[in-house]
Amino acid sequence: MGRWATVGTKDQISAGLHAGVLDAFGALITSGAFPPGHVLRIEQLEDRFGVSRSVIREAIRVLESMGLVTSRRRVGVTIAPRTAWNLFDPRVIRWRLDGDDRDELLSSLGHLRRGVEPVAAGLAARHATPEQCGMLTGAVMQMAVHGRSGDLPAYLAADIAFHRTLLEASGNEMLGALTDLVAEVLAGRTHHHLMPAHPEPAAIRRHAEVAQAVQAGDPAAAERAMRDIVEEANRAILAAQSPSDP
Amino acid sequence: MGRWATVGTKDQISAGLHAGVLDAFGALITSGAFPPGHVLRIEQLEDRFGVSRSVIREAIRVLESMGLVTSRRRVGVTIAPRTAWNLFDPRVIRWRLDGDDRDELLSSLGHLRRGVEPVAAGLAARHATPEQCGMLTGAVMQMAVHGRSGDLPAYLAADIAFHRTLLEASGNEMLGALTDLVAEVLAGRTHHHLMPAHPEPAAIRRHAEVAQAVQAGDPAAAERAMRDIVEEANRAILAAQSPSDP
DNA sequence: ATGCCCAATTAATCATACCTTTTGGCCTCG
DNA sequence: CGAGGCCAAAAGGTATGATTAATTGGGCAT
Repeated sequence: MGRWATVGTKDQISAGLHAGVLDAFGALITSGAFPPGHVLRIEQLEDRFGVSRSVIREAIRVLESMGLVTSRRRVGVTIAPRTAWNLFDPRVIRWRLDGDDRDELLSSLGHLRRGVEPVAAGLAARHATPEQCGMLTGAVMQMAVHGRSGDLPAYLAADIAFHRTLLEASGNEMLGALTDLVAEVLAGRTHHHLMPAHPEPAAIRRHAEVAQAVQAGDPAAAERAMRDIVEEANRAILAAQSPSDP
Repeated sequence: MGRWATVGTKDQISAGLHAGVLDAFGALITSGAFPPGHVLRIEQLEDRFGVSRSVIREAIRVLESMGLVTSRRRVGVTIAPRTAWNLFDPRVIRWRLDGDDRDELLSSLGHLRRGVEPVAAGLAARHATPEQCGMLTGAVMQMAVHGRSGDLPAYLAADIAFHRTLLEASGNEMLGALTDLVAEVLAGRTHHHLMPAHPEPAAIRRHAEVAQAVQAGDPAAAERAMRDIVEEANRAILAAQSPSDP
């Protein structure tokens, strides 16, 4: 042995050795296994991961572009402080969601969502295509059906479809790029059993209001209804995390 | 010369050949020089950039992690569709800001900012340290001074310092990671001469309101005042963009 | 004639040998 | 005795040779 990780899952191998090293090493760093400023030599990493320089170097280069490490001549690979990390990089988010600070990250993402989604709803009311309006109302209907039957996974899927469609319908590419984050927040909430067995009818009604306002082309109403949704959701999460905190 | 770019500025070379190739090639792709689905062979890129495979490969690997390209055996390097791009990656943003769709991107970022900053202001009212409150009021004073004297660069610096401090004071790392984006929007507005020679006193007063609300620990007031600031700013940008566009 | 399978070709991937740069210590000169 | 410059070692950067995997085209069988 002597290796930190047998770079091992099959799809990782088929995707290339460097991808395996990148994933393993990135997860290690984001988990805080090395203190900021810690220095590693490439030779060390070769031995530990059992691959050659090129592979290590390619992984290091990607990690460097994520701000996780810096590489300097005559020094080695230095672990960067968290403030330098590229927190919006999908891989960084994935590693952190799989790691220890999952709860803290979901909380941060929740606040971000609180700001972004109402704006997206307002923009969607101005830019949504008829097709997208149809998808929104369809998602609401799915939510109503599976909410009544208590099928939480199906409810979650419909919920994600609703928010994804809405962000895309905003016509703003930056907002659209946040769909995966929002989906992670929604999935995380279900995964943490913060959902009642039968979702509140009020929440579904609010989603219907958003869909209706978007279809009617009423930005102010859409924004207001979406703000209600996301603030209620965050209130529920905060209440579950620290019951004594207002 | 048969090269697309003499990988050339001195600081790029001192930062490593791969960094030069990455920057040149990334800028090419984001500028739309290649249609999505276009395939390039590594050998081609070697010849064109005048460097060897390792260098190209490391650049390609980073571009792949940004979602700009995909690399498959026996096929080559395929230009990815825009929907796969990592729009929040700082380098992608930089390339696009330096390129043709600068205006469109600034508009998207403006909407994002409209959602994010009020939330950050509300959180800052709950989490800001006394030191951060001092920096906020200091920045407002600088804005007032340089606004009256008509020193736009100094006014911009103070404005950026204000928003940077506020986002950091939110205590939310994801919001804090957006400081560079906000700074780019503010700088872009000045660069496009969308600022009057003497900034409106009303804008400065609103910033003072935010600082005061944060210091007083009043989230609702801070959020409201910040919303006024950013909606007014976006209104100005939209008004300037729509009437005349060369 | 069409469909499936095998082999040959081709291009990315991995490994290794060489080069460049940096830094710290030591020697010399003032 | 101190300061400055030079030299050498160490470690990352670059280039090239070996390897593997995937695609395509042709041939054979149905």
